[in-house]
Amino acid sequence: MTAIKESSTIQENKRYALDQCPVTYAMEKIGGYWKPIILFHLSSGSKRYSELKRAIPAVTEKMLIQHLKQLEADHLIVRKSKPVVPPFVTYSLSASGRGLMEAIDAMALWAISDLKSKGHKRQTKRKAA
Amino acid sequence: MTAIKESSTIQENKRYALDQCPVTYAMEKIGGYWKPIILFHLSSGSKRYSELKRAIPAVTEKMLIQHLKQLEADHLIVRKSKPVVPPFVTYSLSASGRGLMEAIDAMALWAISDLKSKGHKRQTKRKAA
DNA sequence: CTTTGTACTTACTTTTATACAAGTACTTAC
DNA sequence: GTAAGTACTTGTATAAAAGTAAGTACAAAG
Repeated sequence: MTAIKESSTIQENKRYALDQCPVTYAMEKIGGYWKPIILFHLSSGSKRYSELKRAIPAVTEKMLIQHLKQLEADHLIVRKSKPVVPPFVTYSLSASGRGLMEAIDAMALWAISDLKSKGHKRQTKRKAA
Repeated sequence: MTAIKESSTIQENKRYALDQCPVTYAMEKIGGYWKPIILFHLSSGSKRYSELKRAIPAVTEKMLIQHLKQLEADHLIVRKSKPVVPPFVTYSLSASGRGLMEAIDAMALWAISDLKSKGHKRQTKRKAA
């Protein structure tokens, strides 16, 4: 699952940042291109692995699984598998994951208003056109 | 400022994620080990470059400047310089940056409660010890 | 008896992010 | 005249993150 080197300065600095700043802690858990998107898809209910794969066609299986495993290890999502063939595995948000969604929503709201205000600025510029 | 390759799959995916997900947009702006910490230090008022450097001793000058420049380019902070020698440069949060701080605070709150609930679980485990 | 589908895993390459180290221009203090 | 302080810049190395491609086990469908 992408090996990391325990003894690098970058890891030390991560620990430093983690101590200084809970935001870094939160971003560790939702950092990665696909994690917010996965979380979004799960926010509307539990999904099978193959459903997620089809819902996000641009992601490779490796990345999808890797992020799902990380989210599970961080207790943001819950994996349930039925011991049948073919396998039947579903993923859903945990209580902690639902809690994070509120913070994520706040970020989304900021992003939308930021994009909007940029748009206005562009419009203001060409008022005489 | 760390060259990126316009034509890579990873850049295409970033664009895809940006379209799908405003959260990715927000995380682009606060991603990077030091950005949340810089923002935190500026949240208590404007600071000189050298003050920031002293406040965050673990960061290298290259990273500090790079992040400051990116934050400035994203209009989250404002740079003001007096044309004197030695130079006198201060950084402060912009209106947009202050708006983001609310979302960042929500993440911090989640992180703190997440850490707390982990602590409780660990305590519950050793109730008979 | 080959193909399809499920949910993964593994090995390898490319791209991006960060760290390390040194240099710049200018001036005041010593 | 050299050392220190300001706010940077540049080059290179290393680590981490993401992508590419292929393989696994099992069963049902054709």
